[in-house]
Amino acid sequence: MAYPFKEIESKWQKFWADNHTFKIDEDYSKPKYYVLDMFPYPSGAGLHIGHPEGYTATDIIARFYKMNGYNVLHPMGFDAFGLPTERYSMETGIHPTEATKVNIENFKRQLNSLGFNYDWDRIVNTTDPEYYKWTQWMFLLIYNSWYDHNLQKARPVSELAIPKHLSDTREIEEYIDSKRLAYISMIPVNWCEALGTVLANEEVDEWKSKGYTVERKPMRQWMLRITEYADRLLNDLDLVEWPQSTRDMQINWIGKSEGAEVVFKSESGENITVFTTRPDTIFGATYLVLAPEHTLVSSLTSGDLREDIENYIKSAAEKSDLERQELNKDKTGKFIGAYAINPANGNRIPIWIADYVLAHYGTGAIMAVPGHDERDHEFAKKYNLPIIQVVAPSVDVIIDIDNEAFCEKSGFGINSSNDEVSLNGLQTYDAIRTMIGWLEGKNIGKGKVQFKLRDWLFSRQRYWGEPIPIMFFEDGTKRALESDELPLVLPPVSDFKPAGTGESPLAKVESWVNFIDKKTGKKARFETNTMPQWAGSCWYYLRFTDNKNTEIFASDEMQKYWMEPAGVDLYVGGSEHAVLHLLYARFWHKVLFDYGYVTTKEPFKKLFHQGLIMGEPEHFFFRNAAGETISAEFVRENDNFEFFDKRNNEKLIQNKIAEDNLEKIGEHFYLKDNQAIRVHSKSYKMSKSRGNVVNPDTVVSEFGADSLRLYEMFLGPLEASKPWQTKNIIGVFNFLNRVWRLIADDNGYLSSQVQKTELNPEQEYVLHSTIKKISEDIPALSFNTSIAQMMIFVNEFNKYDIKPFEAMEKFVRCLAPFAPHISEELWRILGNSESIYFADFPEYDETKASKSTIELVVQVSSKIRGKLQVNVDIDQASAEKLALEDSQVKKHLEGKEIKKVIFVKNKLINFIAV
RNA sequence: GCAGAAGUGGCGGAAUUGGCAGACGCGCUGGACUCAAAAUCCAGUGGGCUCAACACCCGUGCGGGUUCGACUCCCGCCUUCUGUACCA
Repeated sequence: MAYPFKEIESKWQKFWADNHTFKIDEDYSKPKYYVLDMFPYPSGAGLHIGHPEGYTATDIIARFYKMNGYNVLHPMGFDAFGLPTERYSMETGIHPTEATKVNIENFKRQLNSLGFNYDWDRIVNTTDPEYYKWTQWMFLLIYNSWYDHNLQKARPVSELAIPKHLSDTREIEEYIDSKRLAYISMIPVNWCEALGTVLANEEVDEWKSKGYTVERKPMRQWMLRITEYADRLLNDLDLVEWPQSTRDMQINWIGKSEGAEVVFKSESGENITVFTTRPDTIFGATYLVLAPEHTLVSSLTSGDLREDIENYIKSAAEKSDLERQELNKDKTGKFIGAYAINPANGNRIPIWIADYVLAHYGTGAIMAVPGHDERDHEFAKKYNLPIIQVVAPSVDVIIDIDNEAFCEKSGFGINSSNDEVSLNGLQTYDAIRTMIGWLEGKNIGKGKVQFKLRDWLFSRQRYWGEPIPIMFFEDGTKRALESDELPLVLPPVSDFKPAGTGESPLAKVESWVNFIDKKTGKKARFETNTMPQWAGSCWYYLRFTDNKNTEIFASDEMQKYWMEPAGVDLYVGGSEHAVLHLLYARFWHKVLFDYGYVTTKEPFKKLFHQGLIMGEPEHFFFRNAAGETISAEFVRENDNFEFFDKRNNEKLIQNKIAEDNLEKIGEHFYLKDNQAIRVHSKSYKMSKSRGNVVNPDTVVSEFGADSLRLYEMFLGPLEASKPWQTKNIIGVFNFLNRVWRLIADDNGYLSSQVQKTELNPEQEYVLHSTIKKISEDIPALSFNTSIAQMMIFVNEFNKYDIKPFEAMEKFVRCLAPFAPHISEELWRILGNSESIYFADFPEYDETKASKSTIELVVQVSSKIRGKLQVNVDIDQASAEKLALEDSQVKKHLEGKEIKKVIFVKNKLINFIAV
């Protein structure tokens, strides 16, 4: 009979809630540990099986540190603003506030059913006005700041020096606005005329497939000047313990590159500035390319080509960013009928536009050097533009530049000189410096550092987000709300359809949008854009330290206690947030740091990504239309999980088949009854459409929360992605049953076999090595191996009729972080009256955790020929003597001469014999 | 294309300053208990060779290398996963 997990789990969950067991300790003299999960979006679908993976891991960590005397903060909250809820409300008419409330309740119920140690008094909900008051406050802090490049920090705009020549108040305001870290700009967005709304990137394909036209149209947007922090965001990555891959992604995203800006003059006298990382190749620049959106395009375009060029620009605008990338495998472009002068050699070179040149990077214009840039080379070949070689791999090597561009940075300049400067013979690095020097001397260019990172588009044309607390007056001026006017609360509305003008639904709420400003008495209109979902998650980790504070987002005292010395001690969440969330949060944190509101440079010290839990492995075989079975080696899968015959591209029908009917031969599975047919075996991501989603509620009701927790941790390394296999849960479930029977009898009382006796040496070893292993594995997040060790413990002690009380009692404390419910019950059965949550983690004795005798491997010529039971730390001489007495060793040494003896203490002895 | 991670039994996985490959679990096989089944307990379980045991041989994606000794280090490939994609 299985142990009564249902009763046990509900009993203790109620007890913990009633007794506020998980309330945070207010004793701030203790050392602290702050372990944080990425808080969830409370969707209507509820918790999926991936959530408990990271959450269990942090719960184990939190309980373990708590048992080791730390004051632990392990909070939970909800990132509840966002599009899915707004869309749900449009369909159902249920208000987002209401939907969010219901969803959060459901999430809380599910989280509680897994026994996590959250102190719900610490909850954070980004849609709560008491929370977003501070999100707005931080936005205003950013808005009211400028970036001082000398001090390398943000400062209040009130401290900004106004240039003397500005006297008009409007001019001064414009000047200040141009320096603010939050500013308004015209930025292209995905505009759908028919729907009268702006679409999120992920919505574009959905509507396009329904036949709607979506175009890139510049609209008025709020931007945050994150680019000012590019260098700090890059350099401070050295301060954190993050996965290398995540650091690399951020480095890539920031995309620092050094080069030069060079001014080319058009024949009509306009200055065209380009950015290049290879100013040394300027003598090889044979044409210029502007982005279709470049501001000079229309003035440069010659009259007879105007219509043609406008058509090209229009078609480029209709492509989404994604399409532009895909379609541009074959580059397109147009000559605009104008020429520029190459400043290095005076050549007359044509000006083109092409959508492979991006308007938002660099200056939106490039000098094309087809000899030394692959993209320019491809373009030049297609449109028959001249290719000149100006760099050679080395002085005497001749390459075919017409066939392939030479892009290495390790060459030497050739064909690169004019009356004033020569790069010939110079190594690329020196050539770059020489060229920049010449350009700067002539005042037609300068060295320049360029970042890929763009300013953060911070407004959304939606209802369900934080209102941006800015008002506009009829005279064109504007005013930001003061702190005492926050929060600016969302008005209750029932219609979430967009305004049709590209504005958010808020624009239709007349009573909210238009009003008389009390402070100035002027007629005013609120900003109707709201903030993106990222905003609330930029600082929630700070709110957790002091979530009820009404004076400030978090008191200095609490913020310092939990965050110092280097930020959140451990942050666990999916790698899908490796770039955006983590970059945005770091940016906000640095602004707060500049003002002294936080005292650590970085928010998250150690970061860990849990791996994805995939669906059950599936096996398929394939049939074509004629009914023939096709072996998997001839089959190709596309991104939509459709299968085709590689040989003739015929679409195939997939047939699922159970593993019992398969046989593994070599690396692949084949049909048992036809071993010529290989099957396709794979685990897919869990998805509704695939029907392979596992619901945690089902697992909890069938096996209990402790089993689910244990199973997810036992599955494999936390960071690895691994397939879910329901049948394997039985393993950890059996383990918990064995634990139960070890200590409790059928009636739930202490088993008569548990008795207060001395442990024998073997039992001492098992107990202490188990405690040691777990103590070391938990901080390393190696939970699968901890659980394996606990299984060994149970298997060992099952062998004895008498189970020593001391061993049982210590073992239950080891199990407690992993399986808190059963541990709590057993803890009480063992006679304790206080919750195991407050117990100490058991200590181990190093001498008892290692064996007094070990098995020494004996090798002859590196092959194992025997094993010796010897005392630990045996010396070489004794080991040699013992080993040479072994009959197998003797046999293999017969007639041979020992050339050398290799002895590795406590591991092996190896006789090299010839 | 680029970047990062990974590849070990039928399956999930363990073992890394180079030293017993396959811990632990699932599954499978056999046994005990039972009228029987379930549950539980015990034993076995990488492959080959062998009646069997001992012994021996092979074995950590593929091909080389370093070493007394390589899952582990080096060089070159292949495959999978994740991220990213014309950033001049």
